[in-house]
Order: sequence, then structure tokens, then C-alpha cells
Amino acid sequence: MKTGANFLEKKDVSKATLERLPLYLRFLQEESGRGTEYISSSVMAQAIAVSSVLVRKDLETVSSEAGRPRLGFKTARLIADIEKFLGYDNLSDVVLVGAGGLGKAFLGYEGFKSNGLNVVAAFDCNPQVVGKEVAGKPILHLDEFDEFVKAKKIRIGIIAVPKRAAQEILDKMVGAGIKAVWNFAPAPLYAPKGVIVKTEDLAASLAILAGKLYRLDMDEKEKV
Amino acid sequence: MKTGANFLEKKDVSKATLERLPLYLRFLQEESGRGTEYISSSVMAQAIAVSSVLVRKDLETVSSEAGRPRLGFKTARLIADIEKFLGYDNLSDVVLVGAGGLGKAFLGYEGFKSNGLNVVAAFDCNPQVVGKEVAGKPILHLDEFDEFVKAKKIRIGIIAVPKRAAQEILDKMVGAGIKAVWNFAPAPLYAPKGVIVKTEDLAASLAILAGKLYRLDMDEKEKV
DNA sequence: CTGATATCGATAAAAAAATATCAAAATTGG
DNA sequence: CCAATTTTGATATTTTTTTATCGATATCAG
Repeated sequence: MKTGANFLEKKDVSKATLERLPLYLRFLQEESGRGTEYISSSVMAQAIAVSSVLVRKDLETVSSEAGRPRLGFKTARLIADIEKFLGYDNLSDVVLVGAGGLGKAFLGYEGFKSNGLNVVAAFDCNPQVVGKEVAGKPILHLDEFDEFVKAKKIRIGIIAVPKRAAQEILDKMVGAGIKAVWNFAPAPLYAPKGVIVKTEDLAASLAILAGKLYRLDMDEKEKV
Repeated sequence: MKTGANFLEKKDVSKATLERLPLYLRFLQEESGRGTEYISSSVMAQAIAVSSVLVRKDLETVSSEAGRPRLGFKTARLIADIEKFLGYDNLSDVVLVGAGGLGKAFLGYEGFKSNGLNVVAAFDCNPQVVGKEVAGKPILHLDEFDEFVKAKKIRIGIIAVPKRAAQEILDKMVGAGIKAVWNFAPAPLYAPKGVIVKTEDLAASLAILAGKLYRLDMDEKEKV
């Protein structure tokens, strides 16, 4: 049986590379702030704990300019290239559904902006929170969702509602024209083709970390 | 296949597999709740959108019992096996530093518990939050951190403080004996060998999603 | 000017991960 | 009981990702 879910591999950049690019970017921005004009692949490699060859290979696909022997890459240019590749240059509006603990945290989370993202509003049904503001962002009633999203032509949504409501919200999002969804409800969701869904299972992520620790312990005990 | 006792074998499980296991687990728990007794690899594959061969390969490393032709795997047994492998069977205590928006969200986040994790307390410096409780979990002053962690022999910590304080907190954690750290500050941290650090960059994760959408758009435009 | 050297980029090799294929096993339905 | 069918598990193959190697090149020091 073939159940390929990889409809997103148009460009020939690997998923792994895609996840390293923001790390490079963050480091480069820091260095640039310190006035570094040129930066070598080995320095970048050191910073994010990978090999320098891998850095060069990653950059190969996104850099518009070759690195210069003995100097490295031009920091500013590299930043611009990565930002362009990741689409940070055109600020994207994002909506959030679910203004519970996690939802509010997102509204207040700084750092989205520097990655080209702008959370514009949250939606909820709970009358206790509807009408309030968090970090200057309004919490609106879910009834207004469709109109709002369509009017603003928003393409990205975050789901931070309880599990049981998640699929319903996803459908609502798709209906309103949203094309990419970041899901924090611990449930696999089904979306039509052409809509990207990334489910982020925080509990599982932490559990994986704990599991590594656990197995590390086991190994040590074995040795003795 | 290697020799020796099945349950003490050193597992060489790939990172990719490790990330799929929680997905299998969640699905299996759901199915088990519906009374499913046996489950086939192809059903599981369908559920999390991978190939059935891959499912079998993943299970091979963790399942204590072979699947039965024509029936599949015993659901309950599989759940127990995965939970054991991931270390969910022995509840791990976790501490959190930083009781801002994100930190509070974690205190209230349900779902950790079902993954064998128990967030026992948060720590902060801000007198406005110290002494309060969120979801029944106390927020203590950072001064008490060391004693608390050592007394309870806690091994896992979550960092939810601003970037500039992150490295300092990590060092404090290491000093108190913590061995695994989940870092939400958008900064690469340096830890001594033997301490696992996983940095979770939320803004970057969302940006990656947005970037995929962006490139999808570009591709479509290219076609026209 | 000249040579030493750090750094890149290309190519090759290795390692890791995913997929394909198929015989063997065992349940199911007659 | 027996054949048909489904599903596993092993092996082989392909694809993807990472690492290793090395000649070319441009800067820097003297």
C-alpha cells in the first residue's frame, strides 16, 4: 500500500535542511548584530553542532552567492537569502483558535514577528474571554471567524483547542480558505489535499526526551 | 537480529522511529478504547499516513511479541510495549522554570500525565507570581530551586524564560542534577556531556510551516 | 611578489531510512 | 479437513542524508 503524505516536496530541499535553516538564520542574525561581515561554514557548524560540510551543503541550495575561499560567506547576504527562501520577507498573518492557556501564551509569544509571522487575532466560544485582549491582540467570538479570515485573506491557522473540538475547527479553517494549520491538539486531523497540517504533540515531544534519558540510564546499568 | 535476552538488548532505534512511536501509541489507545483487540500494520499505517512496511519495521524493535498472520498485533500488548519502551511506565517528575505565559500554559497543559510526565512545580523570580498556584501546581521562588530539585531527585527540566536568562538557568539545572532539558528559549544552549538538551523553537517551527505554504504558492504560480 | 594557509565546492563514499517483494504462517469459510 | 486469503517478517533494493576527501582559489604575511 502506498500512503504517501509528501505533497510538499516540490523544491529539492530536504526536510532536515529545512529545519536547520532557521537555526543558521538565528545565529547569523546574532553575529550580524555583532558586526561580523563574513562568516565561515565551520563557525556556523560549531554554533549549531553539525559538520561544516553539512552547512555548506545546506547553503548550496539557498545561497545566491558562492562563499569566498579564506573568508567565508557574506553574513548579510546569507541572512537575506535564507529569509527569502523561508518566505520571511513577506509578513504572514496568522489566526489562532482557542484562547485557553496555550492560546494566550501564543498571543503573547514574542519571536513570531522576527520570523515573518503576525498573529492577528484569537477566536474562542467562551464568553469569559471573548472581547478581551492579550498582548494587544483581540479575542473574538468564533462566530466571526469565517468573515474575519475571508476578509483578511488569512492562510495560516493555529489550533489550540481541546482534542474533541480540533477536527471541527480544522474543517472550519479549511472552509474559510486557510491553507496551513499548526495543530496543538493531541489528535491526528484529516484535511483535504492541498492543505498542510502539522500536528505538534507537546506531551509526546517531552516524553521522547524523557525516554532518551530513561534508555540512557538503562544502558549505564547494563554496563555495571 | 541480535542474540541475548530480549528485554535488555541495546536498542538501536532511529530518531525517526522514535518520533513515530508516540503517534502509534496514541492511535492504539484510541482503538483500544473502542474495544479493538487486534490491529494490523496496515490499519496503523493508514492512521498515521506511512507505509505498512514501515510500521512493521518500527514495531520490530519495540514489540515483545510477534504479530500474528491474518490478525495483526495484540493492541493491549503493543500499547504496553511502546509505553515501556518510551519509559511511560515509571512516572517522571518534571520542573519548570519561568512562569510567564508559556510557563503557565505548561502547568495547565493536560496530556503530560498520560505520557508518564508530571510537572510538579514552577520556579520564577517575579514576586507577582511567586507563591501563586496554577492548575494546582505551586510557583516557587528560584532561590528554592536547587534544594527542591535535589531533594526530589528530579531529572527533567523545562526552560520557559526569556532568551537572555536561558543559559544561566540551564547551568543552574545542571548543577542541581538535572539530566534532560527541554528549552523553549530561542537560543542554542551549551550543556556538559551527558546532559540532553532539546531546544524547541516555536517561532521557527511555525515559520517552517509558513515557508512550505509559501513555496507551494510559488510552484503553482510557476506552472501558470 | 611569493608562498603558506584557510576555506570553499565538487565528487565520492558511507550510513541511515524508506520502500518493494515474496515465502511462510495461520485464520477463515466452506 | 482443505483451499483461499490475509498479514507477517525477512531480505533485497532504492532513496535520502550525512560524512570524507581533495584540488582549486583567494587572502594574508612577510
